[in-house]
Amino acid sequence: MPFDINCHDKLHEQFQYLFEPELINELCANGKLKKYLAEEVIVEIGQSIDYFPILVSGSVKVLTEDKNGDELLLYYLEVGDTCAMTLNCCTKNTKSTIRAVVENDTELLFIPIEKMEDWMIKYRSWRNYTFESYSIRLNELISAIDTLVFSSLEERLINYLRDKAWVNKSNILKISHLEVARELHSSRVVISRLMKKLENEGLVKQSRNKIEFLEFSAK
DNA sequence: ACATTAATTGTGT
DNA sequence: ACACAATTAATGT
Repeated sequence: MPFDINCHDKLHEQFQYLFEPELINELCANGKLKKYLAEEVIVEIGQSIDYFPILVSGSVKVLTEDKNGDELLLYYLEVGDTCAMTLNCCTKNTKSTIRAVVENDTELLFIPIEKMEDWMIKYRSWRNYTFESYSIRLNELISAIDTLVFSSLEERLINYLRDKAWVNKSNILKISHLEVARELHSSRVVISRLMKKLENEGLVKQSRNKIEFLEFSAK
C-alpha cells in the first residue's frame, strides 16, 4: 500500500463531524487505505477478520448465504459506516458469517485491531462511533427481517429497488432480473412477472439490464 | 449492413 | 417449476 499524501486531507474532510482531529490523525497514521472496484468481494463467509474497516467512499452490500448457496441481501453500507459483523469478529476473534461485496467503487480504511481498544479509552468520539454503528446496524437488520417476514415479495422488491436507487444515487439501475432474484432469494421468473406488473402500474420503466425506478412520493 | 449467437425477458401450462 | 417464444445486445463477416 503506497503512502497516500492525499489521505490526510481527505479523511479530515470526510470525518470532521464524526471524529476529533486528533483521532483523525491517528487514523491516517495507522490505517491503510485500499481501493476496491465494483463486484469485488471484500470479505468472504468463513473468513477471519484481522483489520477493522471503515468505509471512506463508495458503497458495499452485505449478504448471507444459505446451505444451497443462495444469497440474501441484508443491507448496504455507505460512507462513514462500518460493519457490525467486523466489530464482533475483531473483539471476539470469530469468523465472518457474512459476505461483503462492493456495490460502487469503494475505498476502505483498514485499522489494526490493537488500536481499537486504545482508542476506546482515549477518544470519546470513537466510543460513540462504535456504539452508534452497532445500534444502526441492529436496526437495519431488524427492519430487514421485518420486511422479510411480514411483507410480500412485491413489497420487498419495491424496497430493494428504492434502497438500491438510494445507494447508487440514481433512479436508473443497471441490473438484470436474474441478479435481482438472487439478491432477494427468489427466482428469475417471479421477478420478471412482478417487474412487469410494476411497469404496468407505472412504478418502473425497464429495458434490458436496466430498471428505472419512478418514485416521487416523500417518505 | 447483414447474419449469427448468446443473454435477457415474457408467458402459458 | 419448467419449457419455450420473443426480444435485445454483442460480435463477426
